Amino acid sequence: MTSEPAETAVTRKTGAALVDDLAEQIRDRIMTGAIPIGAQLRQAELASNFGVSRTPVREALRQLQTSGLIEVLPNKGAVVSVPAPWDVREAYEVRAELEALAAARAVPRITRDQIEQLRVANQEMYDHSAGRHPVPAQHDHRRSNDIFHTLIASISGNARLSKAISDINETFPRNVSAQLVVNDSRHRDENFHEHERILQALADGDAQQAADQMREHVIKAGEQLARWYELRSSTVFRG
Amino acid sequence: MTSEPAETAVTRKTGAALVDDLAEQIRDRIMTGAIPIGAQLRQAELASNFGVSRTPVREALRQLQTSGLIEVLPNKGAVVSVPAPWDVREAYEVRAELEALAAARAVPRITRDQIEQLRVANQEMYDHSAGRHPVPAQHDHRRSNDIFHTLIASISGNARLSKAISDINETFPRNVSAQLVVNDSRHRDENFHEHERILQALADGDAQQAADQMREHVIKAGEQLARWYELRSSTVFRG
DNA sequence: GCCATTAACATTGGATCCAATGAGAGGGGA
DNA sequence: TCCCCTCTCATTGGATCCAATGTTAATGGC
Repeated sequence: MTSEPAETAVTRKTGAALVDDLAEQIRDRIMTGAIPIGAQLRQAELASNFGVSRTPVREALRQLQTSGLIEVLPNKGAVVSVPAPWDVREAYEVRAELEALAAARAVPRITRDQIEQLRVANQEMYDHSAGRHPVPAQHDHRRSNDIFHTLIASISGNARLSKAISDINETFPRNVSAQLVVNDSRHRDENFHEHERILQALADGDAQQAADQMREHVIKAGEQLARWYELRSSTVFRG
Repeated sequence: MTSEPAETAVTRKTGAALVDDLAEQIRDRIMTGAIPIGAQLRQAELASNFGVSRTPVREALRQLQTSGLIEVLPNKGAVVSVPAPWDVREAYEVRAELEALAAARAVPRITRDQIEQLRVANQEMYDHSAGRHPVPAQHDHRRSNDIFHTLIASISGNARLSKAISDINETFPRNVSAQLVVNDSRHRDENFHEHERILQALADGDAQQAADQMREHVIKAGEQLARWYELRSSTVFRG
């Protein structure tokens, strides 16, 4: 199975489009945990998986390295970065400020329909995480959560802001955050209500409140994630 | 001169280090205006200039493309991006928020020595821009200005924050901003006093004031830059 | 039996190759 | 004279090549 010419159907793109596509797909596999933290990424293997040569794969890996998701050691190959707790806290502090700005800017621009969309996304997220099957629940939760946050960012009307936020997000595997919320009912409820409070502020047209609630929410999420990595590093290499 | 094997002495680096080095040098040439906005970047030419093959050059170009400094058209080559005024405004709004956060965070951490360093940098910047020779003045001004801003960012103690700020800055050629301040005495004085106000707030230990002054300063700089590009695009292709 | 040295192997990374695409010049027809 | 077609040339971009480096396992000495 592994030596099939093309495991994944890559539409015949070329140049930047191909490289971006490869980077995206590799990123996804890391984000969802299909490729776990600390795992090695061999160029030849990825190349044959995607049915291309090593050249575009290398360029894709460089891109992921620049974003910080993987580390490339000279002549040794690439591994998925193991996030340091302090780095997670720093990154989430930046993200918190950016998303707070996005929320504040979204207030005068948001429509009733969009508020409804956000409400639906939040409810779906809650339902998914209260569901039974852990793995698809994680997946769906992550998707709903992404919709909630990226929608607010896009409503802000500042494309640079959206990009800056996603640049930071793309730095850490996300399945972990979802896992936390799905598995822990207290986290689940807190998360739901934090989103509700943000939504309320948006509906009320209170920019200051929206920004503050968003900032607090993101900082909290970052703290949870950092704690998880702390725990992980103390229980080293235990299944 | 152009066909010399290696115009620039590239220390024999390899892998990511080499690619980053190339990206850095190409970026610098664009930033300083040595390679002007809209100019074509031919891989073969760059490769022979740096004494390497096209392979690492292509990876470097991809990196610059990801950051938005250049645009790569399929099978057509790379050109230095021509910033759109609205994009400049958006980017500087994000940068303003990030630098405001940095200034606020720097307040409880800054030392007397560092305040003195900032004062010196600001004074040097003013002296340089009040000097005679426009081109070196631009260069020196840019350097002093960079020191002022990056020092505050680094004092914030958040490496991610510093990176996020420089990521945005690396998106636009900077010689333009320097040119504006150097050539226009009103801009020059305003710029100097804005820096002074930020410094005062830092010295006073007033985080809120530091953040507000920094935000305002950056927004203003962005507005000036955006205006310049607006003017430029209306007087198309005129020497 | 344990450690060091070395030799084979796996993998990376720059250089080169060639097909594909696009731009521009030159020629032919209206 | 102007337009369009085609041929050629320049340039990009994926594939392949080979040298360099790191890793691992086996062998030999102690």
